[in-house]
Amino acid sequence: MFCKSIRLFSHSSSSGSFSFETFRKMENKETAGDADRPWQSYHTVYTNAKAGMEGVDKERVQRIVYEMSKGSKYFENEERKEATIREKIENMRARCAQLTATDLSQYQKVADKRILELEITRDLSRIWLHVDMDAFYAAVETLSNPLLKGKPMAVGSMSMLSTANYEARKYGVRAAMPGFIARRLCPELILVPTNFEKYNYYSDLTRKVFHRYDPNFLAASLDEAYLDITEVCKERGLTSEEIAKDLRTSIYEETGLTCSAGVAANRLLAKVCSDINKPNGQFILPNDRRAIVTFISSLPIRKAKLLSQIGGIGKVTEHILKDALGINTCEEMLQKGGHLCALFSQSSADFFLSVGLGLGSTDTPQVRFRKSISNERTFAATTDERLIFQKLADLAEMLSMDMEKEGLTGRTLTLKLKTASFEVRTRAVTLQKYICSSSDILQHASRLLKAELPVSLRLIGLRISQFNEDGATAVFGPTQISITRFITSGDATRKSTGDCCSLNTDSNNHGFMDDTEIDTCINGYDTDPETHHQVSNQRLDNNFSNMDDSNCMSSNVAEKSEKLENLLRNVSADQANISTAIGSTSDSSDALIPRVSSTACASSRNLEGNPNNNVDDESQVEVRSPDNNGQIWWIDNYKCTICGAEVPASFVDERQEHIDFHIAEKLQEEESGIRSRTLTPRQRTADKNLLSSPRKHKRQKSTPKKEVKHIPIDLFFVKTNQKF
DNA sequence: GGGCTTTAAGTCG
DNA sequence: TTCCACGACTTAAAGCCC
Repeated sequence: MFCKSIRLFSHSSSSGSFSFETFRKMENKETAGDADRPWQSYHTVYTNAKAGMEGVDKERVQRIVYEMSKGSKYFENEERKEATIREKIENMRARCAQLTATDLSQYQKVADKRILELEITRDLSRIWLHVDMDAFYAAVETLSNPLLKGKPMAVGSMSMLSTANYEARKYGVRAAMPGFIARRLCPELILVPTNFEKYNYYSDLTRKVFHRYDPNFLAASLDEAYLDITEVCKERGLTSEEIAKDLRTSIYEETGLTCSAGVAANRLLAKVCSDINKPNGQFILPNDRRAIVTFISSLPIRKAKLLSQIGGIGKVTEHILKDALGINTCEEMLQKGGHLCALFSQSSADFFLSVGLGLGSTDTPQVRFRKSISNERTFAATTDERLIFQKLADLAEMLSMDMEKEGLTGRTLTLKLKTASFEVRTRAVTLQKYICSSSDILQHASRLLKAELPVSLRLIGLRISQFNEDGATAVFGPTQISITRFITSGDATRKSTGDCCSLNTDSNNHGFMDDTEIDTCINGYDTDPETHHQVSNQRLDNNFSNMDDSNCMSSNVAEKSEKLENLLRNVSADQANISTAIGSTSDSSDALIPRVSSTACASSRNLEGNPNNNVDDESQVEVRSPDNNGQIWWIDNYKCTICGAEVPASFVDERQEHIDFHIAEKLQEEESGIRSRTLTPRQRTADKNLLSSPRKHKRQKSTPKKEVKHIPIDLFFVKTNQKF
């Protein structure tokens, strides 16, 4: 593979060509050295180490995996993918070599500034615990069949393993490995088929325990959860270490299963910590900045598997960081901040810097609505069109049934195909109407599939997205649906963070490359490292969990008003906090204000905006306030009298845009005489979608911009809901 | 140039 | 002897049209 030890990037301009050339030489040398052991350069997910695989003969595992894979279509595809990554790395190296000393010095300043700004957001007030059940599926199977105890076993099939117990891991067998390779590694391996009924049952038992420590815990999967144990530590007068021990004991007593725990100031660190003393162990990282920084910087990424532990950094990203930038430790993420800012988009660079600082989420996100629903099936590769269409019909039927169960309808249908050579293709169509019936799905999916024929396929998948926001839309209109979504979902959480900051995009683009200039972008990042980890956010006993849509419909205006008032009060409190924080940490606070936190983003607008926007005072009574032009009135200073849209006073620009919209609408009405005043912007869009032709509906220049900006109420809620 | 859609790709468990 | 999953999420780029 690539030489990993060379420092590619020096601040001297002459070093670029030297490094590049040296790299080539070293690479060739290493490649030549690999000739006898070609398996060394064949990396897959399952050749990496995992908990319980410390003593494994890695060379043997790699050789067997290589020998069993070599020559297969899968192997060829892996080689193609590997070549693409190499190309990306080469591009990045070349761009790196073009950076002058002046460039680098500039970018380093940008990075240093961002590091300071991110540092201000550090929150050490919460204690998070991450629980990870040890080899969960395998442990459950052993519980129900004690004969398996002490023997190497894995859950899954000959084609793929879901997990392996610790006895099997000693042989290099692990999750996501094909069963036939695992058998070769460990001939006595016992294979047990998956039984999700059992795993769900035991998962429920563990969740009952989690619930006692944090009723709002976040279930990341069947066998992982995040708990905010700040309150329970206080209530019981116990340390986090004692709580972790106590929880693990309870889990064991009530399920017979062991688990590992990590405790830290945020979820990202807690997750890293839970892996340190696996299995059946725990690791506590004190809520102390120095301890965190020492912990992060003393961990070599590779050795501690830290990179792969961090959500959002997978095989490709790890490869790029190491081989293109020579970043091997979290500490180096900070040291090479200038390079990161120069070569990655702002959101990606922010993410890497946050990881280097050991920052992560400390708030409890809301429940999220799913964004898509899909199914896919793998089968023996075939070109038989009759068979392929039969598979498609089966999938359409299954998908339709799944959608029916959840009461979903959607208008974007995506067909996924994997060819016999493992090439993955996706083809999508966005429809005018929302569909859920198998006949509708099949009809549109067939059309997409026909365009791909003839083809030899080994997998077909169907996905529906862009869901209808259910019947509540019709009853409440867009603003209320936002409240509904706020209560029942955290969908807006992520969006709001981005949107919040995007409000200040111009002023915040501290010299980062435009995203359009980036040809190698890291996917899945925003400024908050924790959001990269896909938490399913299954909050049990959430404060609002009993408020389904029907409840929301019956919930009265007073109740919502009260919520809003409370939240508005929080804004004022946050403003005060932020003013204090900024005042005490920085002299040039202007640049920092929008970056402090999501809350700060919201609040900073209050600080920067109209000083008369004292939302706390104005939210107490119903006030109809005229805007600058005196034509639009805001009930309680947040609700538009024309369409009912809720735009808090602090959202000055959004309000102005909203007003502009109504003015434009009025003008249009006068001109055309056909405008319906009762429709809100979003309703109007939906209305148009139904009526327009396939092409026309795409181009709704007049409304979308307003529509996008016009969801402030849920953004507002989320912003104010976050802790500073 | 901006908004929307499609497509590709990465990541997680 | 068997021959590398599935279902969710995300960001980004490119193409299209106004």
